[in-house]
Amino acid sequence: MPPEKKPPTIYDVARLSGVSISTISRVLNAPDKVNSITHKRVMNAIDQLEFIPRADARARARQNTNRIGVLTPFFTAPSFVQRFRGVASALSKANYELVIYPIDSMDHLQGYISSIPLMRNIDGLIIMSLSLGDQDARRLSNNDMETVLIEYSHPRLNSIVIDDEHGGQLAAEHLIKQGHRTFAFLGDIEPPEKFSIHPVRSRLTGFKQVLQEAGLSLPKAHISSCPYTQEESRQGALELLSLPKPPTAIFTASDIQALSVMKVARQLNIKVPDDLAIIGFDDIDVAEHVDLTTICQHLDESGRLAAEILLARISEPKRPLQHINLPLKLIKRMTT
Amino acid sequence: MPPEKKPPTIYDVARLSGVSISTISRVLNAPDKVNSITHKRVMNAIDQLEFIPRADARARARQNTNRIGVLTPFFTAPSFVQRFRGVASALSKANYELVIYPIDSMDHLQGYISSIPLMRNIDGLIIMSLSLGDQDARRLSNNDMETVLIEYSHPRLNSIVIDDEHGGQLAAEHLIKQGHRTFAFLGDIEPPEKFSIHPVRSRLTGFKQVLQEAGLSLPKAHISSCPYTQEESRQGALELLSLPKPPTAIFTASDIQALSVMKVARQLNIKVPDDLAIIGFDDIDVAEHVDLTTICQHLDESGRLAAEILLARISEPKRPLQHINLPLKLIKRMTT
DNA sequence: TGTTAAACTGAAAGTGCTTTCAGAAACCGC
DNA sequence: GCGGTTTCTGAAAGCACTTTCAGTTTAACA
Repeated sequence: MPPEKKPPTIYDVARLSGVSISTISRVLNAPDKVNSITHKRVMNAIDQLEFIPRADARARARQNTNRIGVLTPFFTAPSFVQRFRGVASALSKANYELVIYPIDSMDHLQGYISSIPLMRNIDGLIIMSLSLGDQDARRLSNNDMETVLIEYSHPRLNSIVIDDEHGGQLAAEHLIKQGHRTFAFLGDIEPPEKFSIHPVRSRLTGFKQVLQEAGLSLPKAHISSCPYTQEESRQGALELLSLPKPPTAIFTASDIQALSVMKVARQLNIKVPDDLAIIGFDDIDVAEHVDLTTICQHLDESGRLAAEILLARISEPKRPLQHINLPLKLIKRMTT
Repeated sequence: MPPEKKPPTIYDVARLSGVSISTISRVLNAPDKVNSITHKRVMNAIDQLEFIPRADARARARQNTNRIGVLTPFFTAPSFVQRFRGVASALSKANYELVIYPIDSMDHLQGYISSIPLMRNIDGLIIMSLSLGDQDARRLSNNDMETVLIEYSHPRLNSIVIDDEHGGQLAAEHLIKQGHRTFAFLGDIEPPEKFSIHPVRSRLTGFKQVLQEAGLSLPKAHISSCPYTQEESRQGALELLSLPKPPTAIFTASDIQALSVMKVARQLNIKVPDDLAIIGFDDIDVAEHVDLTTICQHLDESGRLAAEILLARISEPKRPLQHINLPLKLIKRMTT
């Protein structure tokens, strides 16, 4: 039978070291305010008892949690994961914990938005790729819940965005320069859920615009709007590539969907990039693995930045809001 | 200027509805124990004030947090992400929050293991792919920190493992059946970090064993031990494929590394599967995208199971420990 | 050696809930 | 209309720290 004794409290330490509990607390939180010999005595007692303050008691007393939350849809999709990597790396340096709230419905989101700022379960919030009503934004900022939005913006909250239209332009310019004349677009133009944002449309807009300016066209039949899922993306790709006069270049709204196009091309024995150029969007890790040309949106960086801004505002709430526009960059690999 | 008033407490609700705070608490936590008319009055007050109990106060009083933690290395690697997906799906059903502790060093791990059970910051812990000393396991169980290990096991804690050797056997059997006679293995045989586990060796063992039993050999030069990184995996693949008499089949210890092999094959203009068969391990999402034959280890399922076992034990601590061995399955696609 | 400032410490209030316990009120069958 | 249940409610005791405030000790200096 294991000892099964209660873990020690600050009172036990106080008793053992012969000082008051306030002093124990000070040793832990403001060591320079306590006499070095007292300090040593207390530390000995702490070590001896293996005392560690209980997180909840601490949180209650200091009114903070050392924890930040991330609200996100599709949190296991590669592009989101890479943002998490950035977030985590910034947080671990600062000794903050990371809690994830996966969102899979509008209600879900509403519930979190209305309860999180009042529960005060976390010190700050990062909201990824979700649109936020004015009401909700106000609620967050009125309740002093520090927030950073990614891929969406609101004047009352910090935000990090990219210029999706410009991304589409970059893709078009590149393909034109490569000599292509017939193009197609594949992406999830209808937003997957009402609560999610829809940057895809903007990417298409930029793409079309540059084509038009070059006197080239993108016929309706060459725009395939299909959901993010593998099955449907492949279906869309198949349709495009089975057209009587198929496009020689396809721009997809995400790298993952580009993978589907590549797969279909392989099955149809279409040579990439000789017979078909493919360009994706995101630059997720696997893009390099499969040598996919893509528009890089610095996913890691966006997560890291979001966390850093958040931490800065938490420790210094007067600091002005930040609205950052992250640059995009075309990365040429082997599919164009 | 926003109102900037303090969020309401249970006392405000009590005052407004003319009952004591105990009753408010009961309305929230044991509604059936309170008169339906009182209940209604209280609910009105709650709605009117938009009252939401503070999570930390609640946590302190009830001694639980409704939060579980996951300790994991490489948390953005696809195989880990997929386990998270399983974990998250089980947790969200039960209204538990998910906090992630990325581990990137031995000290890191030690720090968490010794503080987590005493801080009582979470109600339960999932530890992925990390080896745990006897000391640490005892510490967790003695302090009543419910824990589930994944990819590692210890008699005092719940665990979910797979039979890595069997995975290697499956791969070998399949390749032999396909008519191959010269094989290679590529994987991170030297564990990447001391704190991490090393299932790769077992996969190789099983692989070799079946080859031997079939009278086939796996020469030293055909075993490439290279770290998980893209660069080094490619290097390893390049060496294998540049041998005077290169293998016609490669088994890699992970899907990600299989991708690297595929990339090198593409660059060398080696036809897959005609000139070279490739088989991976894990069955991550992209495996299907790139049509990779692989050993499926049901990653989502392992995460889901871990979370379910954890929740079950938390709500019913007497329940016996579980040690689960998840079956493996070969999934044939286009690379063999 | 006395005065004053600086350094240190303990008592106590605060943090916002849950839960036990005991008493009051309502109900029930006879 | 009376004892005995049952149902409901409020008072009060946790939960385990942090932080303020005031008092005491020590140090510094003339």
